[in-house]
Amino acid sequence: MIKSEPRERSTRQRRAIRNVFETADRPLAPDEVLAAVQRSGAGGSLATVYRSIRAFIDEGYLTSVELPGTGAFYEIAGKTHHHHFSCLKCRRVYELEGCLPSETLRLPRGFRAVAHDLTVFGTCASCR
Amino acid sequence: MIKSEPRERSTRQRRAIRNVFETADRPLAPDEVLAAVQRSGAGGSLATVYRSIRAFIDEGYLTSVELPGTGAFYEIAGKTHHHHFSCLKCRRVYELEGCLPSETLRLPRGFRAVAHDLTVFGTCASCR
DNA sequence: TCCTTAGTGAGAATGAGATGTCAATAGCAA
DNA sequence: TTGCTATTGACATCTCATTCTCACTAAGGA
Repeated sequence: MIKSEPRERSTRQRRAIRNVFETADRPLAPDEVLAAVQRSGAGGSLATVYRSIRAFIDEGYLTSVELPGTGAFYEIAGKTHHHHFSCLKCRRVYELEGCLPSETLRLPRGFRAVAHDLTVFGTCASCR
Repeated sequence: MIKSEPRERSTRQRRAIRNVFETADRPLAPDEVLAAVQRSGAGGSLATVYRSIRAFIDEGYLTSVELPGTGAFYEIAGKTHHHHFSCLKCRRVYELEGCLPSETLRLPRGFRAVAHDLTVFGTCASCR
């Protein structure tokens, strides 16, 4: 007999975490999520943030964003293809519109590309 | 009185490690370096690899290559600007020639770029 | 309202990468 | 060749992000 998935509950913390991602216009690190949730008065702990993020990824609501040299960031899934800007001062990550022209890079013979990641590093507007 | 830097010694292991980077045409992870050094019969341990890499970076011979989702890779410093290809099967990293045209990505107002990283993911020629 | 159980919080545990410790080894200047 | 000391090797330890533990809380169906 197959056990059905337990139904997910709508708790204050998960609602708050969802809201944090909805209102943020950029990928967030787990500690940024925690700070935002706590600022909103919904309590929260790091374990809850990680658990919720994992649950949200499983259900397809979030995706993880891997960047060079840091831990993972998370953003709402299903956005159009885009790249990221990583501020060297405040460590925040922003979304960049658009993508490179597809044939910019030529690959060596026999190599096949299935994806690419472009990260621009610099200082963001609020860190000037 | 200023103590002068101790002069560096030319040991079998460091010569071997240097040689590994000279003959590799791609960035190497520490464990790849260790494997290559041991294959060459020069002995070696992971601690030595890390210490040597750090010394080489300090003297400007190597630079670290940060890639999304993995630990650091290292390559000989001072090469012309280039990007990387990360094989999803064998986990090896290769160099790609060339760079994107500088005006490909437009940044939001107030953002300033100082560097960028492009990583292409896929399968390499020897993993087809 | 009651009851089952998913979710929470605090802190401990984990794991992988990287670095430190220390006795033994081996460059290299004298 | 000798003596000084940088380097090595084996292994312990640290770091940091992430996950687990467990007692407690609170959704939400009955």
